[in-house]
Amino acid sequence: MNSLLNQPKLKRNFFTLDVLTVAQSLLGKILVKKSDGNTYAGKIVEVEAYDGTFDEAAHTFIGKTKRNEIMFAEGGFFYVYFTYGAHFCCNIVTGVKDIGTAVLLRAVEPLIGIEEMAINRFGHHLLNEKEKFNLTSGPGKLCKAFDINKKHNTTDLTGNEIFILKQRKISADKIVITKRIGIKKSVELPWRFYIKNNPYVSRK
DNA sequence: CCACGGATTGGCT
DNA sequence: GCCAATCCGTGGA
Repeated sequence: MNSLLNQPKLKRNFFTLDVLTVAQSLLGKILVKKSDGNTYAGKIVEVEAYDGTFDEAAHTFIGKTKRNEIMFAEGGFFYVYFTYGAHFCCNIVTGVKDIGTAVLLRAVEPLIGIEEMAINRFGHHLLNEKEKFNLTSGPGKLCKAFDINKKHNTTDLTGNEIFILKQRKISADKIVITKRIGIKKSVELPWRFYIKNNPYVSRK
């Protein structure tokens, strides 16, 4: 069924490039999580870049703290945080060591483990096509669907639990660039990227 | 110790 | 379109 999954994992050198390059390169790649006998996989369709060196919206703009520490590691680690008293969001740390940059995963297109994602999100099996589009079309939603939580913070993405599969590069004319969503600082930076016309993007 | 606000979501008007 | 829910990280007293 899945030639998409028959691809090598991205290695360290993919993630250690600068955050804007990695953000756009991640579009179209496959996020995979294996745990407790379940396998989840989805195509990354929407991301945002955060760069604490001058971006006031980045969690690392205030410097290193216990919460954001992993963002200062070299690229290829998972940064998971909890927000609004209810939701987890997951990021992929980028760049060289001691630079606080990361890419927020905002939406994926579900590929593998869809029924389990529905259980995680809604507590029941998929009822209709509409629910499928609501499974992973947002940063909090995709973490719920993939059962990603605080214990996955600092996970090494070159390991075997959570990783990303290489895929063909998405051409520039298929990438839409906009301002980021849901932030109050540095709102003008055009650092949100999504795949044009993909129905799993959180919003236009 | 206490106060404040958030890289969101879903339900109600 | 508007807004409450809900709790943890952060910083100031």
